[in-house]
Amino acid sequence: MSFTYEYARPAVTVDCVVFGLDVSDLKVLLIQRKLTPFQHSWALPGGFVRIDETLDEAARRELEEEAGVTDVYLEQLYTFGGLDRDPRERIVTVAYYALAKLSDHRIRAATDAMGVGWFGLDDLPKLAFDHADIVQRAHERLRGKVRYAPVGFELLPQRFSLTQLQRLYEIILGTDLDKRNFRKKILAMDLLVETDEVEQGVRHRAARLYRFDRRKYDRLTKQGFEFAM
Amino acid sequence: MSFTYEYARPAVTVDCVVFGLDVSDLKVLLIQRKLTPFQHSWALPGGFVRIDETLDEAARRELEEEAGVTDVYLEQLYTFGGLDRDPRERIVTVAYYALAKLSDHRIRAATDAMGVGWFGLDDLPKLAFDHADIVQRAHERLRGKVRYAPVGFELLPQRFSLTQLQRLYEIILGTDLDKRNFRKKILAMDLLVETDEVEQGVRHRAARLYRFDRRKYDRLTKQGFEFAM
DNA sequence: TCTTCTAAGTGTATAGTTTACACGAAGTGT
DNA sequence: ACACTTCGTGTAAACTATACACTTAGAAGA
Repeated sequence: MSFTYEYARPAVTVDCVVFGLDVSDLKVLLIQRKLTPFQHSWALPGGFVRIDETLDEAARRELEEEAGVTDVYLEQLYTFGGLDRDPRERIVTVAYYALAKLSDHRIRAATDAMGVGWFGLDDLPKLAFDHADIVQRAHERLRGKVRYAPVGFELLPQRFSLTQLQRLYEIILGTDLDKRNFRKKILAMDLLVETDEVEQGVRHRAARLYRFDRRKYDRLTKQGFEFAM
Repeated sequence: MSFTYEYARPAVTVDCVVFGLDVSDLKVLLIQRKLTPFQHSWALPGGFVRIDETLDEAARRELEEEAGVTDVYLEQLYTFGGLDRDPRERIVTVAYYALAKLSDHRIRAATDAMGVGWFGLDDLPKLAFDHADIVQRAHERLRGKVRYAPVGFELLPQRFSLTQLQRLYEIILGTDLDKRNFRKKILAMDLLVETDEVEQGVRHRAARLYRFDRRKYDRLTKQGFEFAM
């Protein structure tokens, strides 16, 4: 099948910045390119948008095909349309960011990728295209978003301790938080429910585990509640 | 000039939601389409992105060509990629929103538009394509943005009274604000400078005019200040 | 120039929120 | 039983947000 256009048109791709939370670091998932241009360079997972799929569908498809990533929180970030993004031709890319539970994923290289890996945000290799700009913008967005929407939970396991949650905010916001004040604030929102489980495999007193109650959050939101950290 | 691609690709357009502030209302600038599809319908100004222009450039060009709008605050909003947005072919549109000083513009119909007009947000005609969705999203974004960034000033003349500014926030946020508290808060930020001018042509005591000091804002921002209303 | 009208401009007290701060107890490992 | 580590908890002080009403400037018209 081939199509002819009267005027040259930009092509459309999607690229995804997948974040994962390590013990002490935010990580980004990168793939090593099998093909030119930027062969062997590290890059964001992504690719051309097909004529019969939406942008979100394209993003999820590429994530699965290139890195074996499924079931993540996914949100559109920004569309990059610089003239020289790609040396071959004019490409407009719709960038997404995703939040993954690091533990969940048996990530794997696939299809167009030679390898897949998690890299600390402050320890990224040189990236293909303008992908470093995209990562930076995704990081800024995450920092902003985490403060007024309960998206942080997407980076933690289903059940987590308050200390884990506090670490998450400290890592993303880059600040230290007071333990007592943090707990007071997050518990006062009444979005967490205490489970009857505790942390496993630690060599000290185990912390109680909580889970985020999304239904409660949706209900409160309808009543005008606004999440804020 | 014509180009052949092996696979069908989505085309890329830009569409702009231009906001303007009336005495008592937020208005949106619409154009009446001269061409099919949706001939004679009202729609957002916009059009195809050329191969040799960035997305921002395309948005500004279309604004000028179709509605005579120049020199506005312009920010990318979201990219819409639904499969059936356009009955002719698959089109991905990068939506922008713009803030215009309503008084400045001698808007005019041009090129691909039959007419141009400002419409109250609660009084929009039926719009072409998915443009109603785009307007809604732009409105939500503006409501959010105005609270943590000093963008509201883009809708007011260079010099404005505190009452005008308060009205702006009341209109965009949809709430009533207390006059004394509003003044205290905005003046405490130290972003406004008193001019030696007063309102003209009112039939009562004229209010002092202020202007927004962007340099001061930039300076304070670098020092960690965060705007919030 | 007096009167009327409209919006401008201004302060305080109270409630609520955010911050700073430290230690005893639980549980693990030796 | 002892050492070690993290858990879990309250209060006082500083700050911020809210509620609230009257006097005065200036324009317009009698």
